[in-house]
Amino acid sequence: MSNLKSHASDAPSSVRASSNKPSTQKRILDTAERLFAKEGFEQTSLRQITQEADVNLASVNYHFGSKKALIQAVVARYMDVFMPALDEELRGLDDESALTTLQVFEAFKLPLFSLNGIHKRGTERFLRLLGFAYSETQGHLRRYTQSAFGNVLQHLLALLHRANPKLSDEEMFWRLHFVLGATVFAQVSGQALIEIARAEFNYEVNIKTVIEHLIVFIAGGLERP
Amino acid sequence: MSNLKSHASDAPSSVRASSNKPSTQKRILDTAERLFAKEGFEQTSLRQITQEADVNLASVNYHFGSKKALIQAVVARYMDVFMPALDEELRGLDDESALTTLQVFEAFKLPLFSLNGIHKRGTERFLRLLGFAYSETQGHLRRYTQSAFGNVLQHLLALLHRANPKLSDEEMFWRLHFVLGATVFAQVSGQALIEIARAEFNYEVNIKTVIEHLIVFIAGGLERP
DNA sequence: GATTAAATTAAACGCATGTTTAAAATGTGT
DNA sequence: ACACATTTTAAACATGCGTTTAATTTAATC
Repeated sequence: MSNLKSHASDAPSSVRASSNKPSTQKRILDTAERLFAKEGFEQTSLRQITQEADVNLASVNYHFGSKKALIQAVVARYMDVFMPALDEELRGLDDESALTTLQVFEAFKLPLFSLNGIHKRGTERFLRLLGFAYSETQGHLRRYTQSAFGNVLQHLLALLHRANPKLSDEEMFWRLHFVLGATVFAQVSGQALIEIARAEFNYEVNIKTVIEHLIVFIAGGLERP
Repeated sequence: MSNLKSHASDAPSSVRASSNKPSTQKRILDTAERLFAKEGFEQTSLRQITQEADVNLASVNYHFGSKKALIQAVVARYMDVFMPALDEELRGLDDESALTTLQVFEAFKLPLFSLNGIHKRGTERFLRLLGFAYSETQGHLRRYTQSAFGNVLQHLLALLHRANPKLSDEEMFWRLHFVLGATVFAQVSGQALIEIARAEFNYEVNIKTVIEHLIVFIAGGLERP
């Protein structure tokens, strides 16, 4: 599924053979991910990425083709883990006799936390990438998600309808988008919020705490009669 | 409160004397507002604004000093109407004996709709401007709002606490930010959503409908025990 | 070890941005 | 009508961006 320029044979990927230094591709991908999650896609320049990754400016276009393609590659690395995991969790809910909204949203927790396998703070990074993907107008990302994982999202919608049979299609439509808004915003402004919270309430806050609060909130909003 | 360059005497503002054409300042302000609300602050260039306003490129810097100052002037025009109106509505709730969350959020409705006095679609524009102000990193705008209208926002927080005495400070903190997120997102993605909704449900959607749905949703999320 | 393919590099390209400059035009007060 | 302040204008400036080019270095293949 990788969109990388293949250049005939693509044997020596992933890790440089003799050196203990990761390959140029991986260095770009890792640095881009870190900076994208920190500042957003548009705010991060290729010069910034290549400088911090200690690779040549032109290598991004050589290996990925364009900045857009690099963005997609960064996001795809998480999507390819998250979406199948979510899919499995949602399937587990199909047999549930008395399905609740909270159950549906809690099905997100394991897939989200599994992203910490990709990176130490993978959950946080993924959600922030997602946030920027929606708040900046990265139409190509939305289209990619829709076409690659549209079936999973439809499954989600069906389960929410089952948990809230009294809600009209129209109401569900709006509320689901509000849910998305609260989620995205929480992540994009997340770091600032965490710092404020830390100062104000004098206790440690982490991404897990935020997600717990968020799930309760969005379930409450969505279930409102 | 205007940050405009005064240049000694500032007599001939607002409207050009002999011509029936609005002054350069007003033309810039109106066009900038329209484009900012449509595309966001960063996505809108001064060249785009001045071209559509039919004024010279340099006049923005002459009259406003910088793009940042122009952004602030555009937002301030709405804030200066909205915040006092909200303040008054909130004061009206001080004497309420059994205050509910829904009441607090419904206090936003009149101030919001009053913005249609500034422009035909003032409510929509204001909310979208607000959305971009938060989703783009316009730190100076956040600081301006906080310093100019911080007292009103604190009043709001106090009322919400009164309506939800069982909610801890910490929970209120998070939920209020989720509320903000849902609101902002609804507006920034608003036009796209309205069009989707129109196509999907085959009926007319306007900003008022969105706000009605939103208020119910956020009240539900915030009240969740 | 020669030959080919892949990867890296420094430099430039083309374009767009916000801002500044200095001259010209317009308006104002006496 | 003059002198002065204000506004408008066209042009250039400085900077940053993504991308492309062409030469060089490195790696793989026979």
